[in-house]
Amino acid sequence: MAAVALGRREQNKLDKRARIIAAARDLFTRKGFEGTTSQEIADAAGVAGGTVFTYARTKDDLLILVFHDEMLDVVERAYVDAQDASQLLDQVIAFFGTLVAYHERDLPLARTLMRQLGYVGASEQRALVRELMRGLLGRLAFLLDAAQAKGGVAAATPLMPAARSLFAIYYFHLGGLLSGYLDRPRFDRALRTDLGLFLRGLA
Amino acid sequence: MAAVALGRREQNKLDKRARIIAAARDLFTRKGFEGTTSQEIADAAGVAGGTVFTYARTKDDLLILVFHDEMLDVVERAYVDAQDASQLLDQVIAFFGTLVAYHERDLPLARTLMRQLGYVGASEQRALVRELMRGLLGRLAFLLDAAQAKGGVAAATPLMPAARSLFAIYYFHLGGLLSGYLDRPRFDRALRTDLGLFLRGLA
DNA sequence: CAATAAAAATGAGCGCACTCATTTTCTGAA
DNA sequence: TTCAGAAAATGAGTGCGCTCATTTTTATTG
Repeated sequence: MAAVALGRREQNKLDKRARIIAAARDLFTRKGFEGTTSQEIADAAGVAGGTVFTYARTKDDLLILVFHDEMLDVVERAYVDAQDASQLLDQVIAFFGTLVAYHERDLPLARTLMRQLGYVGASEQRALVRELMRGLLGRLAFLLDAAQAKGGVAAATPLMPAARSLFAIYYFHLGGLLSGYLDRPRFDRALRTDLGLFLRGLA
Repeated sequence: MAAVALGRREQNKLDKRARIIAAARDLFTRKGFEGTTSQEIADAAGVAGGTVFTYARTKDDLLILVFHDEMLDVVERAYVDAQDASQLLDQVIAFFGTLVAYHERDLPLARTLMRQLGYVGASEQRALVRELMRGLLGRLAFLLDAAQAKGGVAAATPLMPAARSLFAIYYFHLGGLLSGYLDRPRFDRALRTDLGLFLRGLA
């Protein structure tokens, strides 16, 4: 197997990387992003202060490393949840509802995370975000495809643009929710209104 | 007039505030946001270092103060530009094109600004962003209203949700452009595709 | 098993955003 | 005019993200 093929050097790097990410996840969720210092992460991971920055160029990058895998899972779960509904609109709302529920476990952290996701610097992190977006838009496109087969969506509708627009509408309102412009009931109402308007146009 | 009614204290505050904002604008555009230190702004404005932070709670807040007025103007200009086109889709694309042109004068700064606008902390700044959004969505709603009168948009279409969704689609792609996921031609194509899809649904 | 080179880790140090105890400026009452 | 109290400005200080010259660890070669 691949692990055996790794030398001590590679193995140590993987271990250290995993320890740093685990320590960061733990501290971020317990003390918040701003409330956690890079030194604390280093201490918890058992490395020197500078070492953290050989695995993540900035503290912000660390945030993405930490939540990337977790969010991939959430997207998958959202897709499964969505299929409980029968109408496309309800499916899409269930899909985004799962994402929001995830964010609501820790709103300040979600705020920091979304802010960071929207404007990534390092190209390594961009690849992670791209992967995440591809997965997310792909799931939405699946839902649209199924609805198209059942006649709820016009046959000529291009699926990726439609999926992108659905997400764009969600993303816009999510920003409002996380920034405090919208409370949850208003968010739900606005999201349903706007997604409904869009999907009616596709029928 | 109002100016006369102000005491020395109020007048000084206004002067200082204006000097700080002007100095910040100048330095941000010449040296970039990260390239400018709060001390440089203070020096250029002729105040002590700490004084800057009595007018803006953070350096990020300063960014919003600096560009708020400017962006209101750009939105107004975008609205005027939009009316040169005859089709609604072209109007909306011209509208957003003006905004993009503004951002393209300084992409790194635009990136920082958009990132900040999306997730504002202080409530004073939130009021500014709200004002900006209201102006922007209002203009889009005007365009939709005019198109509705000419029959290009279904009579039953709720205008604010439609305007919000148009902006959401633009905002999503703008993030891609500013973060380097999209170059300008791809951005233009994606925007036209997605806005077109949405507007066709309103017809 | 050296000897050498390359990679990785280290931690003291730096720059900058932001704070806060102190000082200065202003106002309105006596 | 004087003066007390409030508001605002000040700038030295603090903490933290991040850097980088140095040290330590690992791989390679003879």
